[in-house]
Amino acid sequence: MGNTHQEHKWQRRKEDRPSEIIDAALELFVEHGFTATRLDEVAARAGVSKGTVYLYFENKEELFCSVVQEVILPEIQRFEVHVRDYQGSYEKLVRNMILEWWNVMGKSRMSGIPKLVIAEASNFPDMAKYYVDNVVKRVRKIVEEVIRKGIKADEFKSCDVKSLTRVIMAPMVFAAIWERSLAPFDDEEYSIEKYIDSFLDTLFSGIKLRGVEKC
Amino acid sequence: MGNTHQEHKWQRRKEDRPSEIIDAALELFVEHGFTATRLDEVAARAGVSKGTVYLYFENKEELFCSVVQEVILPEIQRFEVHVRDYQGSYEKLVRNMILEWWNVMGKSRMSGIPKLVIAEASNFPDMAKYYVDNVVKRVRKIVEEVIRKGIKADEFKSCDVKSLTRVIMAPMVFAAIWERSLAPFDDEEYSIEKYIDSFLDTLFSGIKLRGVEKC
Amino acid sequence: MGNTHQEHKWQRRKEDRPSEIIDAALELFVEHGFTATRLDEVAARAGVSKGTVYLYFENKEELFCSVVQEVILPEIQRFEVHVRDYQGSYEKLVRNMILEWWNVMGKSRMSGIPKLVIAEASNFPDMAKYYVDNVVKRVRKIVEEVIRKGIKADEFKSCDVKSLTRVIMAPMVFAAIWERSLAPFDDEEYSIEKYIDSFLDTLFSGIKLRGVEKC
Amino acid sequence: MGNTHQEHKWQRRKEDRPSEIIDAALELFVEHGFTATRLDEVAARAGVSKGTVYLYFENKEELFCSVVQEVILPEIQRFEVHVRDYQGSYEKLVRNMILEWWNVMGKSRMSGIPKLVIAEASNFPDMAKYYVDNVVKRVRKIVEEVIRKGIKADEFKSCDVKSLTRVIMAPMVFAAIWERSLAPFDDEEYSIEKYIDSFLDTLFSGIKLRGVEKC
DNA sequence: TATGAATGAGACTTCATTCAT
DNA sequence: AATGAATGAAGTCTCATTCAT
Repeated sequence: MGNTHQEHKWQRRKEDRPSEIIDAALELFVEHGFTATRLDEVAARAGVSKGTVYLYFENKEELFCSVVQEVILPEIQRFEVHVRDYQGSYEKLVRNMILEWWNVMGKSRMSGIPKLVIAEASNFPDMAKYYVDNVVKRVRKIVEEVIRKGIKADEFKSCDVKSLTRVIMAPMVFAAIWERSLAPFDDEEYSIEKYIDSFLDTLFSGIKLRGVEKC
Repeated sequence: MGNTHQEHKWQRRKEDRPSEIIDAALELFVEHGFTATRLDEVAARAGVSKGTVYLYFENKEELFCSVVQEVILPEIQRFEVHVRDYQGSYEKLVRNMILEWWNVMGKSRMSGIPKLVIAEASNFPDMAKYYVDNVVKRVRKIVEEVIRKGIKADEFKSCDVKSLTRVIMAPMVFAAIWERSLAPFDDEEYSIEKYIDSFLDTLFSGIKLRGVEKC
Repeated sequence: MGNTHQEHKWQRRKEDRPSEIIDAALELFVEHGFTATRLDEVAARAGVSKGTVYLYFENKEELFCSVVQEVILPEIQRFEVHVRDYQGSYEKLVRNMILEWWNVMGKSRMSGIPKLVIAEASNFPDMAKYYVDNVVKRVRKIVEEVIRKGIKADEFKSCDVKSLTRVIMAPMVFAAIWERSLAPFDDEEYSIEKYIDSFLDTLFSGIKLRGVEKC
Repeated sequence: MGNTHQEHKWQRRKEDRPSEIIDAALELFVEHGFTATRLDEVAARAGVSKGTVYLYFENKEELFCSVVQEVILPEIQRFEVHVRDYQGSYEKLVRNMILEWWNVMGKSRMSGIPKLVIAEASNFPDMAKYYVDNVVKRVRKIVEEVIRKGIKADEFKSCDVKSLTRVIMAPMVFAAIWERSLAPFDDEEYSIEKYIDSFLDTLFSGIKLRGVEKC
């Protein structure tokens, strides 16, 4: 039954699915993980009965995959559109892209997805593959292109673009994960805006003093 | 399978049991998460029976917390010792610190802990708090101190040290998480060494060309 | 067995479940004791599945306490009503009270409760206290009052009422316990009716011959 | 396997069994019941290791039966001897017999046995049968004989001796059971001596005033 | 004789899933 | 379309029993 069935699942679009159930499941999956989330809770939070969930989703696993899929796609598209339409210098483009990234990922309901996907990847390989292919790689492609163009325009140094892409993405994705996991247990003062500023400053200019560098 | 194995069982030393069980649990918790890991599996992988686990750990949750604590402490100490003893310029110190970090965290059995802790934080608040206080904050302290000294020595720019600390840590922690979650589903060529190189180059010098910057 | 039974299951009324389960549990707890009774058995005898028991009772202990409470209260009330309404001489009242006691307690489903409560008292202190306060003391109160009135009316000798109350109650309670425990293993001929007659005769007139008494 | 094996068990005498284990088991079986008592506890209270219990008793059930058997027999014999040797009027004989009963049963370590046997009778039919045959019937026989002789000597009324025997035994056995079960949960003032006095007075003379009786 | 680490069957309990209503 | 009572497989945990030492 394996792959064929799985692939079908991912190609299907379920437009008419009650978003209340998806939203409820998203929150609970992110908070407690897939296995530890009971369908009772999902149903209760969505304001429906347990049986109703099964009218729209074949089973818990399919609900899980639907959550990931349905939540991600619109946000990814919004992000792609934003970056594609942006005009300006490449530094400004990168800065804007990263800030927008935070606005799209970090502040939308999608912000919990990375933690969720990472936690359950080995239990749901199909979903993990889907996420890598349809989210990670798509974002990478955007970032890579911007870097390449910046290099071509002599704005950025020549470098290993693929590695740099990951280096640029890591702090942002990690911030989203952190907010949804350990941040509540960290009493140190902290502002995500200052974090992003620090990140951008470092990204463009590094931490070394000029004078020192020249030596 | 039967007897040979049976005979060995009685020869095992009592003192070895807990760490054998912890090792088995660590791997499985990291791979499948806490809830999705069955004690049967843990026992089987440790080469003991289900009941034996309960001779050494009160219940699954206590086993989980023991895993986190026992695995972390020695690695954290190794890391602290290494950084404290290191001599050289601050750039070299930071470079060395980060490379050692990967050797200690990324290559030891601890490498799965961040993913595990992040995934289960809200289900185990005590453990989460413990981790933040005894791992995250301890590492932060080391990094912060090095940055402060580098600034004082006019090697690094003046900046918001606390934010920069997080910016420096994020790519490394994220790499550990990535390796243990989505990396197996990503077919793009990738080397952690090149990633760290990119990260370090960017960290110290940024991505902009000098000339551009001056304009 | 399969389908026919299956079909019936869905037609059962929700309201019937708890009392069906209580009845099944009562019998098994009385017969085997609390710990030795498996919930599987209870469920099977009630004609439901194991999981259904947990829809109505939080756990085995709560089921146990429910059994004791639910079975006792109606019977105690029936008994109180009967005694309260009875008219006649005090000897007749006592005789009637004791006979009715047997009819209510000894022949109802409550008859096993004393054995059960006694066997599990130290494992369930709350339940034991509840039973003493709501059953033992209530019955004592009724008996004491009848004795006091009988003494006041010069029908009964003056005596230590509280002790006598216990002396009167003991043979009846013991009979209930005996029936539910060792009676099946006793091959001696025996009739509870003759036992009660002997008890009542002894209670009112003692076993001594008049002549002897006068000396 | 059934009966033959069982019967052997009861005929064997295990004189050399550590009485510490028997004593510990007796207390715990009486307090918690057979199933709810763990062999760990028994061993701990006896001051030996779990394995040692199995040097002297084949399994938990045999320990249980040994406890009943070994504790009862000496006490029963002491009781029989006492009654057989007693001289005096039959009223005095009965009075003395009952008081001695309390001293032997109620104050010795045997006092918990009736509760225990009653609670576990249906789980251990062999033991129940043994108890009925070797304890209950033996005591009955003594009591019956005394009553018969008292009737023959015109001291007691003619009556149904077997029923009366049970009526006489019930309050004493019940007292032993009560002490070991619900007494700790009953805050009413109470003295077993006054209870026995009331019982004996009632037994010989009844509760009715003479004058009333004559009408 | 005595120990106690180890076992594994079996108990309680949970929860994804079904289906009559 | 929606419900929620019912199911039963599967998990955690206990404890009587075994056996190398």
